[in-house]
Amino acid sequence: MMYNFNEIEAKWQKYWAEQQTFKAENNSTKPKYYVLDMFPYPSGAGLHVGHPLGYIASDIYARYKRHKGFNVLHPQGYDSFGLPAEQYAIQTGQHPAITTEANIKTYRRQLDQMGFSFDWSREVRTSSPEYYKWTQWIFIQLFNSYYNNSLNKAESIDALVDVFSLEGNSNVDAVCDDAIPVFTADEWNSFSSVRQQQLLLQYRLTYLAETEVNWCPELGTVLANDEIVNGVSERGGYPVTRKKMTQWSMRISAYAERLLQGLHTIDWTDALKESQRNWIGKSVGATVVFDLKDHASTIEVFTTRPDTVFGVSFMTLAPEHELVNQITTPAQKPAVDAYVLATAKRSERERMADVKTISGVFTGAYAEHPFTKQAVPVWIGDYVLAGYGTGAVMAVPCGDQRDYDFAKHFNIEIPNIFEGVDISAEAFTDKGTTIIANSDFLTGLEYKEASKQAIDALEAKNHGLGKINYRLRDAVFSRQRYWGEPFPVYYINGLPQMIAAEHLPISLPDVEKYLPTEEGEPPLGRAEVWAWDTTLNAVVENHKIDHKTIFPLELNTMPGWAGSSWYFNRYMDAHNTTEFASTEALNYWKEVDLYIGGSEHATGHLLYARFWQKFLFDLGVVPVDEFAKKLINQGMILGNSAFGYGFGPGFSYEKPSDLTDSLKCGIKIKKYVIPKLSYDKGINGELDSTTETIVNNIIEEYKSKGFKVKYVGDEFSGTFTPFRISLDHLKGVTDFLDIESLKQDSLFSFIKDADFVLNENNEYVTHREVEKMSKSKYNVVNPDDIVSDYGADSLRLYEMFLGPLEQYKPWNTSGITGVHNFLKKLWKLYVSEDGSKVTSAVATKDHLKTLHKTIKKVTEDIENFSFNTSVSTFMIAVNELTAQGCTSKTILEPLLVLIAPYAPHIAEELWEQLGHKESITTAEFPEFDASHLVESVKAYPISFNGKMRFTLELSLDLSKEEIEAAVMGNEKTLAQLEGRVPKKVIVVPGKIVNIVG
RNA sequence: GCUCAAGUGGUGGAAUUGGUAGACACGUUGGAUUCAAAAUCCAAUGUCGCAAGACGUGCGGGUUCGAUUCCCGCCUUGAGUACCA
Repeated sequence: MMYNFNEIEAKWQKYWAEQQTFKAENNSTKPKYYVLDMFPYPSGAGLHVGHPLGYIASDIYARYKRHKGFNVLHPQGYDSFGLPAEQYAIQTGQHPAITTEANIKTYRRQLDQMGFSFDWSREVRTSSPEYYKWTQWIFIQLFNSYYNNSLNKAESIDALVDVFSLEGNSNVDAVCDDAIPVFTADEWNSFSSVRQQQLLLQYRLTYLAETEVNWCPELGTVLANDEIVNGVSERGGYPVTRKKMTQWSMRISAYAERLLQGLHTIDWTDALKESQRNWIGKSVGATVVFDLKDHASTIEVFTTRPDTVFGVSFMTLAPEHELVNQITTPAQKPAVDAYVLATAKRSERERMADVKTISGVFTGAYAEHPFTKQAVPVWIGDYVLAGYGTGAVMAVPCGDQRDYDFAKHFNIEIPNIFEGVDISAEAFTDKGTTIIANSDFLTGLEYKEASKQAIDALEAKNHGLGKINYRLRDAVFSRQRYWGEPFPVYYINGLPQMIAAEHLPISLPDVEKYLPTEEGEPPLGRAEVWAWDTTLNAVVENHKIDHKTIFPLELNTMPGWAGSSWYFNRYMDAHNTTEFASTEALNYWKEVDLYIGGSEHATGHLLYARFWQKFLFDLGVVPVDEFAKKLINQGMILGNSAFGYGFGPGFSYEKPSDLTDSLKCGIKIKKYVIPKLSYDKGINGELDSTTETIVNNIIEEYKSKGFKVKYVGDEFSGTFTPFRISLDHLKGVTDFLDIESLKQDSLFSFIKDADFVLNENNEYVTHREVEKMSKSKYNVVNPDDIVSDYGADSLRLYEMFLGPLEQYKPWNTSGITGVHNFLKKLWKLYVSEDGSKVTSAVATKDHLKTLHKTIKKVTEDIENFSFNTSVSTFMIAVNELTAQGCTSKTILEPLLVLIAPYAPHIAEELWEQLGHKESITTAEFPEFDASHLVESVKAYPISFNGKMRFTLELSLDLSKEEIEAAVMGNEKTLAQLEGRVPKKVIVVPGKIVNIVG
C-alpha cells in the first residue's frame, strides 16, 4: 500500500466533520482548556502559507491537551466587519456583504483542508446580526456606566445621578472631562434635563464629544491612534490630518492604571507587555500652576521633575494652546500669529520628521514663579505637544535637553541647580543621587526627597498637585463607513439616546451606495437609507421625530475593533439569544488559557479587549478581568520575491552573485552587473562607475530586440528598474526564470518582446529578496498547491520545522521534501506492500529507549512551544526504529499518539490499521518512563585540592554502585581525570561526587 | 535618540541549570538502481591540511578545570517607539 495522502486526508477530514470529533461540551468531568487563535479578517486574497502558522501551533497544542485528558475548547470565527473587508469590496466593486460571504467560503475551505481541530459549531462572525446584537448591547452598558475612582471600578450611571441629586458633585471622584463645573444638589435638581444629560455625558464610559481626531480623507473616516503608523494610515498608507469632529469615544483612560497592573497577572511576552506599558505611558509627577503677570488666567503645566522647579527660566506653550491668543502682547502678535499659522500648516508627518530644527516665538507675556515670584517669560514652541499633559511645560534648561536646546537657541538664561555638575555643554538629566543646589528649601536634597517636598509646598500654596499622567488617550469609536456595527443610538434635541435592549439588534441596512465620502458624511446618512430599520422606525414614530428634517439616528458605525474586543467570550456560548453568553458557560470556561496571534495587535486589539473585559468584569457579567492567561506571538512567514532587472521597458538582466565575479567573467560570457545599489535606491538609483562601465560594454555587445534605451554615444543615461516576477514563472522551486512562461503572462506584457541575457549555463537567474508575503509582490505561496502536492500533514510539519514559532522566517518550498520523506518513511515503518507490518513482537531494550527518548523530548517541546525540534525528534525516532527493524505494537502504537497532534491524518489512518475503532483523538498521551533510558555517565572535574570532586552528568537516577562502575570503567571519563585513576567513588546527593584518587 | 530581541556551516536551524558545537533538514558532491529521467537508497559534506593535527559560535577582554551559554566593553542586524515635559 502506498502513502496516498490526498485520499487519507480527505477521508479523515470528512470523518471528523461527521463525527463532530472536536465539539466541546460546556460541562465535563475533565479539566477545561481553552485554546484560541486570533480570528482572521476574511480578505479577498485567501490564505497564503504564512497565515496558518499560528493555527497549526494552536492546533497541535489543542490536540495534545485532548490526549492529556482535557476538555478542550478550540473555536474559530471571522472578524468580518471593518476596514480591510470594506476596502476589498470597494476595490472589487462588489457589496461588502457579498465579498465577505465569498471570502469566508474560501477561508473555510482552506482551513478545513489543513485538518484543524476547530469546533465549528461555535463559529462567530462579527458581521452577523446575532453577534453584533451583543456588541451593541455592550456599547449600551458602557454608555450607562461611569468610572468610580473611589471604588476603582465602573458603576451604573444611575448611582451617579443619585449622588448628584443628594449632594452635588463636589465629593464625587470619577473619571470625567476636565472642564466639569462644581454644582450642588440643589443646582443639579434645578438643571433642565438637557443640561443634566449634557453633564452626564461627560462622565459616561462612552461619550460623545467634539474632539480633534485623525482624519483620513482617502479612507473617508477617522482613525484611532493605533491605526496610524508613521503619520499615515496603517491600511493603505494614506495621509492623515487633524480635524475637529463630534465623535463617540471610549473612556479607556479610566482603566489606564488597571490595564498596567493587570500585566503583572498574565503570562504574555515581555516585549508585548513592554509595548503596552509604553502605549499607556504612565509618568509620575505634579501639575504646577503659574500665575500670569498682568492677566487673570493661570498656566498649568505637568512635570515629572518638581524637584527642579527652581531651575525654571521660561515656559513654553504648544502653539495650539488656548491661552496663546489671550496672553500675547500686541507687539508680539504678528510674530506669534505667523508662527501658529506656520505650525498648523505643517502636517503631522512633517512635524515628526523634523525634530532637529528648534523653533519658537516669545509671546511677550510673563508668568510668575510660584516660589521666587520672579517673572518667567512665556514662549510658544512646537516641541511642546498640545495633546500631552496640559500642552504647556515649565522649562528647566539645566535638567532637560529640549529645554536646554531651546534656551541656547534663543539665548535664554540657563540657571544651574545641580551641585557640582557641569552644564556648559548639555543638560543634566540623571535623577540619581545628585544634590539639588540654589533652590531655596530644596537645596541639599536628592531627587526623591526634593520632589516630595516640592509637591508638598505646591499643594500647601494651592499652586499644584502631585499627579500621575498617562499617555493613553481615549479611543475614538466612530467610523464614517458603511461596513461596521450600527450604533444603537438616536438623538433627541441633539442628545444621544440608547435604543432599548429588547429592540436589538439594530441591523445594518442593505444599501446600494456604501462608498465613503471625503467630507466625512457617513454612508448611512444618504437619502435612501432613511428609516432603514423597522425597530428604529417605531422608535422614531414614538418620539414624533420628523426624520426627514433632522438626523435622529446615529449614522456612523463602530470601528473594526468593536467586535474583536469580546468575541472570545461569545465562543463559550455562541448561539445564546437571550444573553451574550450564559453565566454557566462563562463560569465554566472563564478565560482563554492559550491565545496565539501576531504581535501587530499589541497596542490595538489586545489593549481594547483587555479594557472591555475589565469593564464587563466590573459589571459582573464575566468572572475574570483578564481574558487571556497566556499569549504567544507567532512570527511571520515571509515571502521570497523574485526580481529581474530591466533597463527601460522590455529589457532585463540577471543579477549575478557578486561584482568581482562578474568582472572576471567579463562580457564575453554574457555576464553583466546590476548592482544591488541600483535596486536599493529604487527606480532612480544611481550606478557606481565600475558598474556603469560594464553596463556600457554590455549594451554595445548585446543590443537586444526590444531594447529601447536612450543613450548618447558611450554615455549610459538611463536607470535600471527591478521588476517583480511572479513565482509561477520560476522553474520549479529554483531561482531560474521560465522565460517562455513569463512572456505569455499578460501581467508581464511589457516583457514579451525582450531578449533575455543568459548566463553561461543558458539560464536566467532571478534576484531573490525576502519580504512580507503579499499578492501585490507576486511572492505568495498558496497552501492549496502545497496541500495537493505534499499533503496537509507535510505542510503542518514543515511550517513547524521552519524554525521557532515566534521568529520571522522566510518560506522556502524546496525544504518541504524533507518532512514529506519523513512521512513516507513513517508510513513504511507501519505498512508494507501487502499490509500492516505491525506485530505483537516483544519490544527490545533499544526500541524502548528510542520510544521513551522521543516521549520525553516531544512532551517537553510541546509544553515549551518548541514545535520545530520535535519534528527532528520524530525523524530520528523513525530512522532509528526502521534501522532496528522494529515492528512491535508496544512501540509503534504510542509513537503514533506522539505524532498525531502534528500530523493528524496519517496518524488516524495508521491508528485505524492497528485495529482501533475509535479516533486517535481519544488515545492517551504516552507517559515517559525514565527506566528505559540508560546512558553513559560523564564526569567533569571541579577541583583538585587533595580530594578530587566531580560533577556527574546523569540522565536518570543510578544507584551508587552503577555510578561507581560507570566512572571507574569509562575510558573517556578517566581520560578527563588527567591520567589519575580514582580508587573509590563517593556519591553525594545531587550531582557532586567525591572521588578519592 | 530610547527600549527590546538577535548574531552559530552554502541555507533553515539544534545544543537541558556552563560539560563531545553544528542534531535534524535543505542544498551540494560521489555512488547504486534505470535504456533514460523522476522517485528511491547508500556515502561524504564547518574551515585549513594528503595526513597527523590545528582553528572554529559577530569583535575585544574577563570569570571557570571547562563558555554558543555567565560578566564587562564594542560592532552589526531586526523589531517597536519617538519632541511624553
